[in-house]
Amino acid sequence: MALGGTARATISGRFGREDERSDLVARILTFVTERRLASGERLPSERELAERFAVGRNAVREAIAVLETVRMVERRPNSGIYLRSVDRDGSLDALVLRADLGVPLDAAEVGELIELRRILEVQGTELAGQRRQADDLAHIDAMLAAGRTTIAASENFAERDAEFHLAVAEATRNRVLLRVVNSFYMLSRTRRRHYFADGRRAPEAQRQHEAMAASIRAGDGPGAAALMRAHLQSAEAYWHELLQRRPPGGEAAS
Amino acid sequence: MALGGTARATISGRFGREDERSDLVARILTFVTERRLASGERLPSERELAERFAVGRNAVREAIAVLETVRMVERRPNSGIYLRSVDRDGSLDALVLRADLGVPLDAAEVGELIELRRILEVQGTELAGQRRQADDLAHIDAMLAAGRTTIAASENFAERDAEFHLAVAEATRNRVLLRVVNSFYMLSRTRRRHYFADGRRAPEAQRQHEAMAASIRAGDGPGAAALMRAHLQSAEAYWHELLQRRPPGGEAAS
DNA sequence: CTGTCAAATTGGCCCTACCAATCTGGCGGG
DNA sequence: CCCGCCAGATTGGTAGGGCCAATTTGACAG
Repeated sequence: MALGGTARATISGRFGREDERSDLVARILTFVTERRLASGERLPSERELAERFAVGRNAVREAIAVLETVRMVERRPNSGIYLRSVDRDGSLDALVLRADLGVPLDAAEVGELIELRRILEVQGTELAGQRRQADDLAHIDAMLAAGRTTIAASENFAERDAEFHLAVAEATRNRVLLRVVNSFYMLSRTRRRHYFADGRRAPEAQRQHEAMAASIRAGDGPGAAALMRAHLQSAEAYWHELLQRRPPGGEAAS
Repeated sequence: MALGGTARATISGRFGREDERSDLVARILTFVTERRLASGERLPSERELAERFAVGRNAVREAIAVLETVRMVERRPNSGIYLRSVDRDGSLDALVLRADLGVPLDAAEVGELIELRRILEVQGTELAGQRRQADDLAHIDAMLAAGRTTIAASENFAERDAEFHLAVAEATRNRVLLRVVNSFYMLSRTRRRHYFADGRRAPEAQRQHEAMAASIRAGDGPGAAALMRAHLQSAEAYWHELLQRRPPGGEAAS
């Protein structure tokens, strides 16, 4: 659990002073939200930020560089650092970054992520059924086998679940789609672990995975897609109930 | 053409030595590809990279930080900088970064991007038809008006096209989807400009945009989605012909 | 052959210094 | 009183030196 580098003990991040990692990014993000800075507004200068957070200017510059590559801020030479419009400009990685830093997505974002995931994975599974090659099938089978092992050992199924879905996404032979789906699973890692904390969910998911794999192997794209849709709906129902809200937009899912 | 910072004359990037911007990222990327470094392999140390590219170590650290946030490399303290598996780990922003640096997507990636775009935008347009609010419609209308103005002035329609599609994506009320679609348009900005260099394409696109907007306004999600599908197919046909290849996987699009 | 310890290497970080461009404010001319 | 110009302060961009902790390496001693 220590090699991923993502599992951080500092969940609430209140007493964090023993490690002082590169949470500078997180601290700057917190600063922005606390100050209620809006799009277009200017952040303190690098020198000010360095002083405020008691770090060197280099560290600040690295943190800003990170925030810049996820399009949350914009550096204007000889002027300052400006906040970009959050939803319009922000990249998917901005969410991944936040999640990695321990800031969970809010309920609305989770709902939107689930909806997007359904769109991409259902369509992706259909493509996988049409295009899967021998090595894709072997990879999927390996992931299924790993799932069985994990269930037998009563370990958390979350990673196995993600790996299976990624294997399917890989079988689409669409690497751009794979990148997006991969980000989804980075975004929902923690939530997924909670979901599978209930040991009864893993066997059910595994059964559905096996059925999907069979359809994909048979080259039945639409069939596999239908199974994926049903598979995702069970998870979606759980989340919508837990979040006590409806899917984005207000009306019920089909 | 100079304010976006994305248009770089260094297309083939052979003789680039006159500006020396923050292309350090690009130079490191070039170095990696030239050396044929594979996943898991170690890059030279920061000090070596600094010396090799005749820059300070700070600059190298910032460039590596950028590459790390798009998940292309991994920094292991007291050990080195390692290349991550390109397709599995890489984020969509890694592609955006490359595009911004002037390295165009290869033909296969363009095809995959088009396919993904079709999936997301067709489904997204259906959602937009169901959920659009008054301000969404106003925004869409504003983009349509801007399109007419651009056409009347015989300017390049590329940005107008992107803005309309983004306005539709915004009407889905799914901000996560919006982020992904936004990345798509950042990825294809240059290609889009080339596409609309032929002045005959803009009026056709505008007509289709207007029809789509009407369906969205009427709340006809499926109808709008069908129009979007047809709209995208005309562009797709162009690209597939230009790239002289088939969509990902080998078989024809439906 | 094995265990141990010191030196080299590496990323993480701080600090100072300089540059070019921009912004600001005040002074002087009209 | 207003306008224009110019010097100083500010800001991001960058080089370069230095220290630390952890790891790796390799030589030396047992």
